[in-house]
Amino acid sequence: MGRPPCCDKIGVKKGPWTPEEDILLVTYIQEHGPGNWRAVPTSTGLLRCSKSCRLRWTNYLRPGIKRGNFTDHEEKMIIHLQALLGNRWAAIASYLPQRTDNDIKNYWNTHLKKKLKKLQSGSEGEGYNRDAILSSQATSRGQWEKRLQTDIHMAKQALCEALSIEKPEATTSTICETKPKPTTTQPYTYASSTENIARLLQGFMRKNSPKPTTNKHNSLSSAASSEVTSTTPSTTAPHSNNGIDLSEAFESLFGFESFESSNSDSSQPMSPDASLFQGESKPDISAQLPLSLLEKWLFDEGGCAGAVSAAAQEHADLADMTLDENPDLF
DNA sequence: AACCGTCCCAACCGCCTCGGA
DNA sequence: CTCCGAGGCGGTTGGGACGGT
Repeated sequence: MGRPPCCDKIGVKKGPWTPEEDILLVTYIQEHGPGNWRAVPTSTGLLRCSKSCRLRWTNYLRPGIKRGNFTDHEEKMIIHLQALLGNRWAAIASYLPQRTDNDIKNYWNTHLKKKLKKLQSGSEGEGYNRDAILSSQATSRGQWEKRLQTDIHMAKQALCEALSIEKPEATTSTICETKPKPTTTQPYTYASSTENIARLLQGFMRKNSPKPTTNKHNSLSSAASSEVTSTTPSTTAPHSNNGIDLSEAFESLFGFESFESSNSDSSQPMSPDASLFQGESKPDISAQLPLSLLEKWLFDEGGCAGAVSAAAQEHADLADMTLDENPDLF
């Protein structure tokens, strides 16, 4: 049995979020900043539990999130970090600031696990350099472990830095998720968040209009189109054929410019505002030394490829090794 | 066109940690 | 020091999308 679910209360809505709910949530966070999630449902009138609001924000609405289209670079990064850190998705996500832990987890479970399995079973990898992987097997374990230890140490430092909440340099972009700035601060810039929602709305509109090309990643769940009967004030727009109005209203509400280009193109650079938000919950350590070093190693053909198979195979051992033999590491 | 199986991902669940009272 | 609640995290799942027959 255990503890009753936090969202077990009557009247708490579950399931896919509607655009109206998203707007409510974003509007609230725009005013108050992320954090104090418990207050969100009561303050916004959302019939959602605080947890659901937090998840929606962190996994979907948060500025600077890139969705879908994992690049080869990201893919390798995930593979190596998974080998290095195990299923600590949040830690892994901290190295990929534009990705959420949920996204990475999903991608791992649906794509990378299979891919690695395939590779290990000897079949040709899609897009992977098998030679490199095979050659990696020649890499001596001792060498690999030695390297790994060094890199774990660097990773640890990076994580420590990242997790030690506020670095001086972060002051310009800081929106501390756990402890929002005092109310003296100016309203948050919100462009990139609105971009996120705009994408949702676009998908939503597409979905409700005579079926153009679908973009799975940006579309809303169908529930959004069917179950919205609520009479949410101001931002509410009936779905039937005035999605554009909704979009325009949204646009004017937040004053963002164009979201046409902000689809899930992985190579697309984030907007300045998005980058501003990077430090919000995931420190952008990619700009810092430890990551670049780690990356250098990760993507160094020899060591990198070595890491893939060796790490995959030795993962459990390594985990033990690093924890047992290096208790000071973590 | 209809049905069926598989894939994928958003969201939920439950446990854990941490901080405040 | 203990208790309790909020937030964080990883595992899991429900259901829509998609492809094959």
